[in-house]
Amino acid sequence: MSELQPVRVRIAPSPTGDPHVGTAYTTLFNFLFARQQQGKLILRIEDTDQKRARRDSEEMLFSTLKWLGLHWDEGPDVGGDYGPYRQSERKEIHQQYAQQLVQQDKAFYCFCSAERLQQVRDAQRAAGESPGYDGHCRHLTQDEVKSRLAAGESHVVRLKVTRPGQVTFEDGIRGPITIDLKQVDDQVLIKSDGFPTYHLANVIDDHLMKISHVIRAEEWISSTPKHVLLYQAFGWPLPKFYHLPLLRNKDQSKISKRKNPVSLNYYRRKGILPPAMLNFLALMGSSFAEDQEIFSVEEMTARFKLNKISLGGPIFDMVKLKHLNQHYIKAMGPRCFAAHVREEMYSQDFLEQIYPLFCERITAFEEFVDKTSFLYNGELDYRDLPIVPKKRTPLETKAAFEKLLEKVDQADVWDVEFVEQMLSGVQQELELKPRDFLMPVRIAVTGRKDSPPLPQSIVCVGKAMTRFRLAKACEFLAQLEVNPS
RNA sequence: GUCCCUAUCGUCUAGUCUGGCCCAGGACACCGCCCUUUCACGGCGGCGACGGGGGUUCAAAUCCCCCUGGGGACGCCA
Repeated sequence: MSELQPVRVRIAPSPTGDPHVGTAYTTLFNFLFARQQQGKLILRIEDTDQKRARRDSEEMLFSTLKWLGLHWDEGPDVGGDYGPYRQSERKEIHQQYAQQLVQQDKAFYCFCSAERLQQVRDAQRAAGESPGYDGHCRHLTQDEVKSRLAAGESHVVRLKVTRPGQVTFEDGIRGPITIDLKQVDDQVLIKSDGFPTYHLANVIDDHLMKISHVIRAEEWISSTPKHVLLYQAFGWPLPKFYHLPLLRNKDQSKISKRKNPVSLNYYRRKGILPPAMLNFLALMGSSFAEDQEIFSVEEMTARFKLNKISLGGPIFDMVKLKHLNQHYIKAMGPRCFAAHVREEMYSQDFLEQIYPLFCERITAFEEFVDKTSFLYNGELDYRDLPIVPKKRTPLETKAAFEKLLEKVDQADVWDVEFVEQMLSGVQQELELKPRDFLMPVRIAVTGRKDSPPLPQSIVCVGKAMTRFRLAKACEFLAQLEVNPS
């Protein structure tokens, strides 16, 4: 393609929770394209959801992407000419542009309550119609709007979509996509807390940051018309759109933590090497040669073809990942091998962290490896362990784990204090005796009856691995219920 | 329910645009054999796919249509 403008691509993660494998996937493709075109990769934090965005998630995202070797040219941490790169710090800009649309009668104030909107949608669904905003506040008089605003009524700003009509845009991988405006809602632009929605902020920021190619996940296709409408309303040129296929669970649904480990921290902890992870991700949806599948980032950069991505949703296959990882382990050589074990498994920090737990539990270092094995093992074997307490059923135990899993997912810190509260919280909520709750959890998370104190053990095992083991324990219990042994 | 995307071995894919070189190639997994006092690695071989139906054509995995399957979206989440 002939690019007169410099290539500028972006990744726009929202800092909620653990860094996601899908984020790495999208980042990799943006990264490869930017490098290949000698363009720039911008990292923009989309933290306009004040209820969910967390600063520590942002930190974790940075360090994880760096671990993978995915570097960006502009971002909140490295700066750049188009900042700020955190959307929450651009609120005034977004509001200003929203105002502009209101003045031009391309957007309007809406005073509808969330409850009313929910009722409307429910009714529409019940009637077999597609749910959407009913235009209730579209035609309020200027005077009415003014007085309700003056009265401090809670409100949002919505885009005034002029129907009938349709929007056609070009997807660089799929070709033209046409969507009827019947399917496009009068999208909220500014939320009642004054923050912009994704749709508004994303369009404004992409334009202001001179983004040339929007490379993002397929789930955005159906909202692209909203974005196109906004570009048109502002009179801005469209970037090129490329929608990447969605990574899938084994059952082909969109990859989710319910069915698959999705935290990059899990894979790091598991001992997946960055080049293996990148190589694996790169193979999902694209092929760089007919008879080769091992590629360095340099080779991938040279051979990458953005417009030739296969669109069947690829299933995230751990077995293949491990195969590639083994290749990289064999290729890393003794020096890297030793360095990796020392830095990732027996790091100074980690050993100091676990010292208090094990110094009183070993009498000579010959016991160290065995006693600490649960910190390094992945999936555990629960057979022959009393994971179900006496007088309790597998299903009850499973229910307790599921409750705990919910709390784990909501966790935004991971320290002893938090884990203690989490454990006692669930135990009390379920009205379980300590031994009927704590021992099963201990076995689920550590695979043994004699681990160091549970909260400390759980902290050391790590959030991602704890989540994985609890989920696996649930599977084990479900199977035990069906097929008691 | 409505709309959009999508469809080659169990999985990741090559081939599809520019029909014939494809009774479909590679990799993972699986199975067998070889190497090996075990395991692993490695080598060799095997199993295994164009979702179905119409059409266009001398010729279709490749182009068109319908059906079916899968997925996504329909939020003051991104």
